[in-house]
Amino acid sequence: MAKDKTSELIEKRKKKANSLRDSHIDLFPNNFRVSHTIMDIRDALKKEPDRLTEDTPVFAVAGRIMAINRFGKAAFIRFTDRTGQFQAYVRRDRVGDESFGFFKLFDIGDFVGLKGGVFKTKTGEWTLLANEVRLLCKSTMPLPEKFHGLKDPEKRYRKRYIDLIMNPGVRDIFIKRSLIIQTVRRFLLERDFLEVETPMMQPIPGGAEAEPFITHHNALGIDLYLRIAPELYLKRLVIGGFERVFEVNRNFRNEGVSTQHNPEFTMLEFYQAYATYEDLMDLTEQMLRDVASSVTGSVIVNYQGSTINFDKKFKRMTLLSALETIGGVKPELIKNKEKLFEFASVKGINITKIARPGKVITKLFDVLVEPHLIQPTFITGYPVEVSPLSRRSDEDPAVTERFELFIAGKEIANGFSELNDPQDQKRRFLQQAEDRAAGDKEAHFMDEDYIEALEYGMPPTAGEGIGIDRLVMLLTDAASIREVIFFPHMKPKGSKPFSA
RNA sequence: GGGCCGUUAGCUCAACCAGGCAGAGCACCUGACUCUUAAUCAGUAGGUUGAAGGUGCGAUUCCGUCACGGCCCA
Repeated sequence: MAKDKTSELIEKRKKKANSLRDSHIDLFPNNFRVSHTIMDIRDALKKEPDRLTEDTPVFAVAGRIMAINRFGKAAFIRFTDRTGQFQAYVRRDRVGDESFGFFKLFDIGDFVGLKGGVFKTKTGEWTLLANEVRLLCKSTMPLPEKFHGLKDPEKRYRKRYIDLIMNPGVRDIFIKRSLIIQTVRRFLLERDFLEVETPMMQPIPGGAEAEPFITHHNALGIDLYLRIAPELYLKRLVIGGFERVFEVNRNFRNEGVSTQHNPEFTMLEFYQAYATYEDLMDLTEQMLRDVASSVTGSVIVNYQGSTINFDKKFKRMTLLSALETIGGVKPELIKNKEKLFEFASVKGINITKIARPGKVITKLFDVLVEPHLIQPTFITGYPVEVSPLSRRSDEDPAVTERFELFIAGKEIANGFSELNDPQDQKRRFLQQAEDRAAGDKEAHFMDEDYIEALEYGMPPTAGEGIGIDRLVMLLTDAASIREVIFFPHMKPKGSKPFSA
C-alpha cells in the first residue's frame, strides 16, 4: 500500500513520546536493573506463596506492555518477557502523582520496568503491585489487535517480529526448532562425533543434484558457488583422519519456493568411518526417537491429522518392492525400458532425452509411493545412476548401499555407504558430466580434486544428511516450511529491489 | 510455468454475487471510573478500497492488465 502520509494513529503515539521527552523522560534508557524474570516470580509463587506480600520481597521485572486496563487513578497492565506473561497493578497512590502522570502516556507496545511485591486480586490472580513504573523503551508503531492478532500470512513472514510479539505459538515453534538442533548435536557429540564447519562458498558445487547460486570473489578473480551440500568437504575430513564428523548448516539451491522448499535450508550431515548404511539406519532410528521425545515429550507425534509412531522399528523395504506393493507397478514393466518410459509418461513424468531408466524409476517412486509413506520407512536399493556418490551393493552392482527415510510423505533423510573407490567415482562423475552436457542442469560437476583426495584413501565410511527444516515441521505440526524458518524468502514489495 | 483464491481503517473482517453516500469490532482520541483481564459507560475521529487502465451518469463491486501473497499442480 503506497502511502506518503503517516497515519493519524502513529502521529498520536509520536506526540506522546515527544511530550514525555519534553518532561525530561529518557525514552530509551538502559539503567533499569532487572532482578527477576516473570518465570522467577511464578516459581516463587509456586514454592512459597505464604512468604510473599505486596511489600516484600520486591521484584524488579521488565517487559513489553501487551494490554492496559485503565481506571482513572489506577490501571492493570499485562506485560511479557522472554519467559511468559504477567499482570501488574499500577496505582497512583503507590507510584506517586508525577510517575502516574507519565504512565498515562505509556502505550501498548512500550517496554516498562516495574518494581514491587505481589498480591492476589479479587479474582484470585497473582499480580505485581508496582511501587515504581518506568519507561524502558517508547514504541511509536501500533501493534495489531490483541484478540485476533496478526493473521495475514504475507505480513507475518515479512515482519516476523510482529508475528513473534503477537502469536505465542510461533515463538514456541522456533524454541522447539532450537531444541531439536541442540538434541541432535548432543546425540552426535555423545557418540564421539566432531562438529565442524566447511566452506559455504565452493569453486565446484558438489554433493547433490541441484542448481547452485553463483557469486564472484573479486580478489581471487574467480566465480564461487554457494554450496548445495557440504558432502565432498566432510569426506575430505574423513580422509584427513576425522573419523566421525558432522555439520549443521545452511545449503543453498537455486530453485522455486513452495510449502516444502526455501532457497536456503538447514541440513545436518554426518559421516562415520567403519560404519555401513545399515548402521546409520539404526543410528537414525535412535536419533529421531530421542529428538521426538525430547521435543514433544512423546515418541508418538501428530502431524497434519496423521499419527506418526517413532517408537516402533522403522519399516525397511527396497525401492522396487515399494513400487510394486505400494505403487502397484509390476516388476516386468520396470525391466522393459520402452514400456517403463511409456508408463511414466502416462503418470505425468517428463521423459527427456537424457532420462536413464534408474532416474525414471526413482521419479515414478516419488509420484506413486512417496506420498503414501506416512510411518517412518527406510527405502533401500537405489539405482547406481541416481546415486553417484554411493558405494555399490556387493550383491548387485546396479544398485547402491543407500537409503532414504520417508515420514509423513516427505523425504527426511538420505544416507549411504560412501563410494571410496576413486576409479569408480571418476566414472560416475563422467556419466554426470555427460548428463550435464546434454542439458541436465542438476547433474553433478566433475571434481578432480575430490578424486585425488580419494586416491589417498578414505576408510570405509557411511554418511547421511537429514533435512532439519522438514524434521522441525514434523515435530511442530507445521504444514509449510515458512512456519519453521524465521525469515523465509519472498519477493520484495513496495520499494524497488536493491541492485548493486 | 498452470489452476483456484485473496489484497478494503493500525489489526480482524463486512459491503461485491445482482454497480447507487464504504460499515463494524478491537486499537486510538476526549470524558467518567482504584480489582480489570477481549474491562465497562458516554462521545469523537480515522479510508487514494494493492496499482494503473477500460466500460458506465455513477465502480470496493463488472472487464482485461500488472504487482504481491496463499493453497494446489508441474
